[in-house]
Amino acid sequence: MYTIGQVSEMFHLPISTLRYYDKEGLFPNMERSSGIRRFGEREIEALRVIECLKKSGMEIKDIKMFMEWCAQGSSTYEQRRELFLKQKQAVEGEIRRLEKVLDMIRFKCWYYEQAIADGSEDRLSEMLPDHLPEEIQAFYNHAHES
Amino acid sequence: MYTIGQVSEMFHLPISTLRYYDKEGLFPNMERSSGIRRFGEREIEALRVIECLKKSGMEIKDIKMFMEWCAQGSSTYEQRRELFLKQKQAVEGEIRRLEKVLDMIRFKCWYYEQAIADGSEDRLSEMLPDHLPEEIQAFYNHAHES
DNA sequence: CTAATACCTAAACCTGACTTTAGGTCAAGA
DNA sequence: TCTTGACCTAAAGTCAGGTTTAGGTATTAG
Repeated sequence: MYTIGQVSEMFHLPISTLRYYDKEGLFPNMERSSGIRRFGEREIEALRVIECLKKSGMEIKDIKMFMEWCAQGSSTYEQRRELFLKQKQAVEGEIRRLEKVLDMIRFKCWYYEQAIADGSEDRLSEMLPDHLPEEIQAFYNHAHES
Repeated sequence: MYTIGQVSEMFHLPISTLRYYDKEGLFPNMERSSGIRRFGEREIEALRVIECLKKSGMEIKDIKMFMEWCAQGSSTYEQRRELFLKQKQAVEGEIRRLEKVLDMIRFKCWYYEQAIADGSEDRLSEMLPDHLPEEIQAFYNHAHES
């Protein structure tokens, strides 16, 4: 069993953040002894899951829902699996979105390299899509899609 | 030249957002006729770049910097290229981070599939890392890294 | 005895990116 | 004329996810 200060050091999280998580219900029925929070294995494992779900972009209120399911035992395995499946879709979608963004950014990098080499954007601004170097066209198309 | 209402429809952005972007300096020296904003090609192209940079996670104040460089002409090509190079690194790093998160989530999906099949977590909680199915070990390791 | 620590709460504050509100201008149509 | 619609501003409000502050308790070291 750990105090809030020990957990704060273990996870490199400010004490205020741990109290905030507790207030938001991320540690359902955490023990206290004379008012002082006692973090057990359950809470430590909860924090590991919180870290993961936060990094994946999940909101506190949804993480709270998950923690409540955990507290309810084996009857909620199905919901918990679905939550992770949904989050898997979300993260995969986010990665695909960022790959597209990356194409746009690569186009811009190429664009400014040309502008620097030319000393101006004149040649670039007259350039039609089908005159762009082949490996740049994909970036260009992405860069000008909705 | 477009009015704010037209641009709002073209980009599916609320008028209030366009005014907010303007207030934040994202359209340096945009024209006005008797107080009314007039969006020209410069501002339309700016909005395309704003969309891209926002999607890549850049903050308004950094986008503003970029727009000011644009207004300053060819002397800032180098800075602009560096900004995009930096943003490329940032997005690539974010994608790598999310790939790791994905491993953790895949582990959790697998975990709950087992728990559902078993009807409890008992077997899982006794399972040592080296007894996990091979294709799960990578997830497990990621799931339990810092 | 008292001062330093480590803990506690409630409530106010902060940041970024908007959105809403309240009040005002101006031109066109009924 | 009057009112509707599109525009304008400044300022306040919203939301998430914390952080800071103000004031209090309980234990330990000098």
